Amino acid sequence: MRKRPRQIDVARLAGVSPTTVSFVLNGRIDSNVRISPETRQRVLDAIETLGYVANPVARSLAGGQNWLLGVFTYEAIFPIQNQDFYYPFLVGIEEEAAALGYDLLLFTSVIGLDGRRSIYRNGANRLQLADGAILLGLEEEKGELLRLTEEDYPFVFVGRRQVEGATIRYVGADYVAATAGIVEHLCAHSHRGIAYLGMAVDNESARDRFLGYGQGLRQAGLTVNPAWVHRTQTEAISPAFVEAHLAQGVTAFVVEHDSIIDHLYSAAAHLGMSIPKDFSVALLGDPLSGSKLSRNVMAFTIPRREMGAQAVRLLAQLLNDSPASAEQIILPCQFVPGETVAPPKG
Amino acid sequence: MRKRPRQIDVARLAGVSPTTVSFVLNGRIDSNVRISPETRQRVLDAIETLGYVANPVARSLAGGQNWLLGVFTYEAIFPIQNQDFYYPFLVGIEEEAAALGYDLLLFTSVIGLDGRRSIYRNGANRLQLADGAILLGLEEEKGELLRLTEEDYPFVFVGRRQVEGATIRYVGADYVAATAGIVEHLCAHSHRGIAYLGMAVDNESARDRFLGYGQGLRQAGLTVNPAWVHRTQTEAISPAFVEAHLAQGVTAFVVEHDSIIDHLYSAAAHLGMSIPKDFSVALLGDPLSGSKLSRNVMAFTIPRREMGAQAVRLLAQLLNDSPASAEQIILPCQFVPGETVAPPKG
DNA sequence: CTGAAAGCGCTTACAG
DNA sequence: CTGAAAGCGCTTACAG
Repeated sequence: MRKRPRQIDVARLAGVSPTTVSFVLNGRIDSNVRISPETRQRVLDAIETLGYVANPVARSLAGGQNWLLGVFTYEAIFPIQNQDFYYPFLVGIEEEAAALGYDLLLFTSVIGLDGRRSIYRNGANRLQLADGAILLGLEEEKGELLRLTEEDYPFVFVGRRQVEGATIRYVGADYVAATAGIVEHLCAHSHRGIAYLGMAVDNESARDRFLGYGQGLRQAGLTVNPAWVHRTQTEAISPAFVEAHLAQGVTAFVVEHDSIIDHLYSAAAHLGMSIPKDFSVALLGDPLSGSKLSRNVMAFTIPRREMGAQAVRLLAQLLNDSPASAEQIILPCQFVPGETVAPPKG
Repeated sequence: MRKRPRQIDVARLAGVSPTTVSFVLNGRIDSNVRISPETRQRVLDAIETLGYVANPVARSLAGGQNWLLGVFTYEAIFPIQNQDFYYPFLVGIEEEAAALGYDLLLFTSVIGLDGRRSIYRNGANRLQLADGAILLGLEEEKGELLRLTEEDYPFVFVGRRQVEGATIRYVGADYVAATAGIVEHLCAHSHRGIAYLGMAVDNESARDRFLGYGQGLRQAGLTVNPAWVHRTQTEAISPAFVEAHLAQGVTAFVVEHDSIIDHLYSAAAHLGMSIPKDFSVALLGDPLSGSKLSRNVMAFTIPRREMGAQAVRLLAQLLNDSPASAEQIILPCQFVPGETVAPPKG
């Protein structure tokens, strides 16, 4: 079994120094490096003859960069449920990484005893394996992001993340404008009573949506009615709940998650009502296939693929300290009219 | 901005040599290496204090393991189309890698000018960054597999692959038995004229299916009728094609790909026939969601997730030269009865 | 235009 | 039980 050839073997065969081989390989044409065409050809011939392939490990060690981009998720990166959530991000990440010549390092080993993932809990920050990392996941730990920042580890979050005491680089979606757009749309259809149904979470995207809700209302000369704003378990969305709101003048519901849509539909069925005849609904996000019912709901699409791609681009710029690129990027969402909104009955 | 600590920093802080740090890190308990518990603890404390993480690149170069498993695909690993194909493999790969403490290195950078991926074409065999690799993809290059084998690079293919002059380690699915099972099932329903419709490809899985077809027929005392075996473009499956075969006594079609099922259905519609009343069909594989029509077809499921997991396990054993594990693993498929098979009309 | 030499950050015989 | 030193295969100032 012949051992694979080294750079030195190529150099010897071509009658040059390893330095020259390296220069040819890396196409260096600096001001002070110039390889004669003949030498160059001799080196290339030797490479061809020996079937030489540079060892990327040695290359990385000597060169400082290893051209590895980490991908860290706070949940399984290939979830069995809810597979549509991560996938488009990964498509974008892969595309852009490929375009820029990076490989992707998925941190699958960092699972704690509780099944959750953590960057630091396992002693060492494995992220250091990569030149930098893309982070994604709904339930990140702010403390870890802070520590990463303090260590000056280059990373970009996919999704807006705010951490006190640190400036987090991210590529997010404009939930504020998208939500405001939905509300304005409802208002344009003469809705005045628009209730907000959120999940029992408090994170950036929920806050952005609620912000957009307020903006949209104000735009139409309305104000937020606290009695119509709920942040609750989806089970709370009962027929009685819906009925009570309709009685108070609510004519439309905007909701954070498609599971709530399901509940609204079954409540309507219970009440002998139909959507959008008796009331309208809109989803503040993507109708993912996770929903039991695939209805054509008014919603907006989150540019997941583009977010992934931009995150990689941002990280790459950071690593090659390219000229001042943005620290934060917010991409627009696209409005989906759907068929769940109609003018109110009255 | 503090640079990340090196092994030497840990050594200094703990008051030991780099050698000792390395030994502690790699848990070496050879006959002639023994670290006192106190020293060990001092080293661990220093690591903790500094937040030290060994540089995997240096580790590899020096000859150690870096706990990175490569994943190389001959097509985009996160395809936009046909997303169901790779995904289950990846789920299994991630699960098992996580369980064994490996991280995953996705080779996204190795795209050639033609958009195809190639291990060697790009000047450096990046696979070497990882301790070993899982390979998957429909259109592999035999030459590359041969070369990897010659270089003694540890890898496992997901799917049976045969290369002349080399023994390829793989985890495959038992297409032979699964196909034979389908044919036997048809025979048990009194079918005697069973046509085989394949795609215009020649690869291991197509060959295995055809082998199983022959076995199934023989089991029932039948033989392969060459006039009923086709390896062709799906477009060739026209109404006339179907009609001609039925006239010759064909009562059932077994097909390699779900696109052919679609053609059979539209042919039936053209002829005013229905499936399975007028003829039966069965798919030799998974009905993936790629098909336009999601019919409940007789088929078998390929244990993709399990294949991914087993491939990782096999590779890990290889890397830790565990006691003689199998070189090749063939996993059984599961029969799916469906509703596209009924006894023939006559 | 090209080469000798140091260095990247580890591991591992080999001494002691 | 632990350390000094060589070596893994490259890149890159620095000379010339």
